[in-house]
Amino acid sequence: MKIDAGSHVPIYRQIADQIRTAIAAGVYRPGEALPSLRVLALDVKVNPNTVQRAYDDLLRQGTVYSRRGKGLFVAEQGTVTAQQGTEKSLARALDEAIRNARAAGMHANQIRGLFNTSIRRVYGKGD
Amino acid sequence: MKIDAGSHVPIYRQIADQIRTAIAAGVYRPGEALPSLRVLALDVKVNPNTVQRAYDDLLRQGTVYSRRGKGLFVAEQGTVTAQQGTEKSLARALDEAIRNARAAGMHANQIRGLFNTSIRRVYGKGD
Amino acid sequence: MKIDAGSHVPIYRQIADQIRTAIAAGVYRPGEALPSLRVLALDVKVNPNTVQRAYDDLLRQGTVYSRRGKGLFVAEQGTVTAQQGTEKSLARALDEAIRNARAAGMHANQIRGLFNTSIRRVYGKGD
Amino acid sequence: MKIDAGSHVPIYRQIADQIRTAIAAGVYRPGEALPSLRVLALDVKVNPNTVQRAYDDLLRQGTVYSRRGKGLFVAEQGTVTAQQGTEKSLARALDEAIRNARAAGMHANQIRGLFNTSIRRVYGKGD
DNA sequence: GTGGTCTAGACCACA
DNA sequence: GTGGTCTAGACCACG
Repeated sequence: MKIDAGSHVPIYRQIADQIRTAIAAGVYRPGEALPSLRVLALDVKVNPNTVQRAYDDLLRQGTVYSRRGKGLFVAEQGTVTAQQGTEKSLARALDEAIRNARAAGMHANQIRGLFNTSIRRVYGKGD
Repeated sequence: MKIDAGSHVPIYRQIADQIRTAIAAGVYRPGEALPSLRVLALDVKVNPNTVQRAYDDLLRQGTVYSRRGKGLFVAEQGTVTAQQGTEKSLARALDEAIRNARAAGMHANQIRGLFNTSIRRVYGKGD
Repeated sequence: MKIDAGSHVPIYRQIADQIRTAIAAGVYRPGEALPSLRVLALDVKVNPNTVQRAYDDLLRQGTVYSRRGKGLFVAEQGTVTAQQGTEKSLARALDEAIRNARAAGMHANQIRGLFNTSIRRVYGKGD
Repeated sequence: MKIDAGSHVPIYRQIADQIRTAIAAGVYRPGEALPSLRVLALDVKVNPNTVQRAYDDLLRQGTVYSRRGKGLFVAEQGTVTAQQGTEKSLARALDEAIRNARAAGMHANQIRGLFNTSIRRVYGKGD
């Protein structure tokens, strides 16, 4: 679990995204328990409130459900909904950025160039 | 001029981006006056202060300049700086989307695939 | 009479300053009439209101006085008060700028360097 | 922190300049937190919005950065950019003062004389 | 009429 | 608690 404190993306969203990804990847299987609020908070060194908010996101989305006094568990359909969530959110962001650029008169190839620059900047030359 | 009040992007930034885009596209030419604060505020139905803030962005960037009591005018180099501004804004959006995706555990190639899908969706097969 | 429309100095102040300087230099002697509002407005191609405001400044300062229906005339002490006005205003501006720079920790020689750069920028190499 | 409400310099700029000066002088070191919006607003008895606007200047300049819910912090390069900002601000003030003087008909050498007087008045003979 | 500054007070996201 | 955005309404300088 890696938190980028410098990013403009809220920490709670970074946490929720990574948990969601882990569920999508099968790290947490349906019916399995998630790490407890306090444990996770200690792990990533943030305020428990922040973890709480991340878990709220997953609850609202139906990816996990809570058992009183027991903790949070991955829902039956959790793996599926998690997989959909991550990609859909990226696709939406890309669509919006590209639409804006097109409205500003940029050509597809200009956008492709900037995209390649960006992905290299984020991932480095390798990967 | 279309404002999405529900968007997470601040209204003043939406306005600045659209005006910048219009300048980049040559809708407003160097030396030409922009719509006055109050007129534009009435047009998009926001507070004049909000428009003012949008114009501030363009002023600081040197895309436009103000003449006392006369109005705001596109700078000599306005078309160029506006185009640069548009690129910078796209690069920022791409960086953020990619950083999010990476934090969520996606690989660069998955992102590349979604990007290609997005750009085809927006531009069509040609271009 | 030269007006710099691009300057941040209000036009009415530019006019007032130049009239004041002309009086200080003896171009207009005590008792002599100043150019009429409309004539001067046509001359420098500005709104008569703007010239009016410039003349207001000189009136308030006591450098000139008005004779109903006749026009504006240089006051008995006009030459003297005009001379004092110009230099005092510059000295005040310089003092403030230098005090600020000192508060920011700059050394006198750094300020001297920037001053020389500025004066060359405004006057050119010659003069 | 001293604000001159009567000055023609906007309050938000006075605040920004003084904070910038403090950073340049090392009063606030990189990584250190600035006084919060509301605290500073109470301190100098202005509206929090006005302080916000001052901080905006420093943010855009990259001298400080914000951490969500935590506060504003001096950037890694903050001391340097603050020093640069201070110089830029002095250069602007000198340019304007000299331009005014020139428009009022003064010669470069007259201005040089007044400048030397001013700098001696502020710094004394030594330095 | 124009842009520029300021206030008071609200609501939001975040920790 | 923090910063960020927005509104309503005021006053100013300028032309």
